[in-house]
Amino acid sequence: MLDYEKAMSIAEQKCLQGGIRFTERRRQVLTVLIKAGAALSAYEIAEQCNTDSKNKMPAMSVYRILDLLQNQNLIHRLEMANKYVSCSHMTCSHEHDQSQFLICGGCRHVEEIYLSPDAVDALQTAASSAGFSAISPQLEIKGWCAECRQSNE
Amino acid sequence: MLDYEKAMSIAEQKCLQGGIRFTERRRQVLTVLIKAGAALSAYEIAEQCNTDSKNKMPAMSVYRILDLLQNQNLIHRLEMANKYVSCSHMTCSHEHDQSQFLICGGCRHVEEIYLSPDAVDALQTAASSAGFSAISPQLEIKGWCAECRQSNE
DNA sequence: GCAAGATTGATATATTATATCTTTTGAGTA
DNA sequence: TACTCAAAAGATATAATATATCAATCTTGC
Repeated sequence: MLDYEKAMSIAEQKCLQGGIRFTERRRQVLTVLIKAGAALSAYEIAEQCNTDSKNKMPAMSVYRILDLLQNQNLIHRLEMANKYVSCSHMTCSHEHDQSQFLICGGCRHVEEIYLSPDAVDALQTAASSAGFSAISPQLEIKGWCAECRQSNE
Repeated sequence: MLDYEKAMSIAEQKCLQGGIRFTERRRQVLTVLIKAGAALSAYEIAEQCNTDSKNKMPAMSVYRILDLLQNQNLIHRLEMANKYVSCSHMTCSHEHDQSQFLICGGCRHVEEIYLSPDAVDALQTAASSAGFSAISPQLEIKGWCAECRQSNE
């Protein structure tokens, strides 16, 4: 899991640089995502916020905040799962413009992985021969995690 | 686009082999998907059926039928786009257990592509080092189609 | 023709998401 | 300090996607 303190301080910096405030609400949403260490839906995040604090977090606010955190590259939206995860590389110093996610078809557990440049190249090549380009920096791949694979046998 | 007549006859055979009927309703849904030559949402399919015929097609029936057609490998569900497409390899004689889709982030146009075994291998390798295996036969990749790329410049 | 199962109809409801308008908050400034 | 403007949050309505369930109807094999 991410170092929580470090992640929050980096998030604060990024927001500052982006010219937006790192408010209590935004802090709450990001905290839930980091501490969960898993992909959550917007409504699950709202629910968790409401468990943690007495100040009611409406789901609509969560959507707004998720949008914003995504723009700061602090979180990722998984379109395949309709869920959101904190960026596992948030605290790295190097740049990441490629993100790849493995999503377990059983438990919906998500792992953020690193794909070799060769593999990325192969994808780009296949895409361009179909007239596509500028493949999204985000790749979502369905699979089975070790646990679900085992319990399915 | 798929050869409609050929596709329908193959669909009929597949259903027969699968021990299920290729009813008028199922025929309607598959027809819409094949003739559209694009990815449609369940509700869009229902709407199209209702335009084509006076016998009202409820969206709930569409969902049921889509499930079934998917089980016969006649169509694919695109989780990333929440849409459905007819399998572009339906009329091929060889086996396809891998499907890869390019989804345009602009117009949501979908292309079904072929990924080299090397690329698939690279993905499998990256996945297994994360404890994942049995990657889904279906890969969805976001990108930009030639048209949208152009109009965005 | 009848029974059993497959198929469809109908309805309720869950889940995810966007749009819009109002109210509150906060930072900069007169 | 009080004022102003814009950012942020609240509130509400509604759209889009999807699942669950039970009843009615249609086929097929007997």
